[in-house]
Amino acid sequence: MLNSPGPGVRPLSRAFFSRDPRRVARELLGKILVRRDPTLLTARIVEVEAYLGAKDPAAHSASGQTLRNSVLFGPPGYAYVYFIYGNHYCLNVSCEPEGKAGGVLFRAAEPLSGIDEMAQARDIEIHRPADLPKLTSGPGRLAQAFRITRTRDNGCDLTSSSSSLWIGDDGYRARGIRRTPRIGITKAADKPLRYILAGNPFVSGKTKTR
DNA sequence: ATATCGATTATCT
DNA sequence: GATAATCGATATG
Repeated sequence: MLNSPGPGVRPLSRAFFSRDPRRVARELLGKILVRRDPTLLTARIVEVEAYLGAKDPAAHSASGQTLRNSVLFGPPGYAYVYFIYGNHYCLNVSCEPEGKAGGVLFRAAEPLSGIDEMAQARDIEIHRPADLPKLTSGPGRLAQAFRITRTRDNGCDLTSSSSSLWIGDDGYRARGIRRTPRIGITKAADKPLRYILAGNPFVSGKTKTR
């Protein structure tokens, strides 16, 4: 099997991430999450959330830098992985120039390659196309499908195609971008900082009624 | 179909 | 000691 996505997929630049997380989040829709595990896993990003650093009560960086969240205060384009509810890892990418906190949470993606490996990582069986969203629809599921853990991946450079985890652009143009309130938070829960590709079946949350 | 709830632990107060 | 950027199972209509 291939272990790289090919020359048509180029890593995003450091400058791409050195901006306001809302801008980064919107522009990440349609990009590709790439994993060498060592086999190749790829998935199209369809749902993300922006977290704004010091002025955002819902952000992990809201009350200053700690050991846990230090990646968010470092240079842009690096993986911030945290563990939550005693069960789940979640993947973010640091945004804003070094010294200013901010990030984007990856909430869902559409698998493109490595589907069998993702099912193994998730410890589930896929019997029909309608089961596929169970692989990568939701931040905990996405991280598990890509075997993302804090020990392995926190601090990883997501702008380098020589990383085992990175983000690529294959020229795909995202359509139907929408903005909604963020999911699963209690503070600042009204701010519309969740970005989705409307109608995409891999977006997490309620099953869409046609 | 929606609602509620338990699991399980790193991190912070 | 309380909480949490979740998930999956169970209960109920």
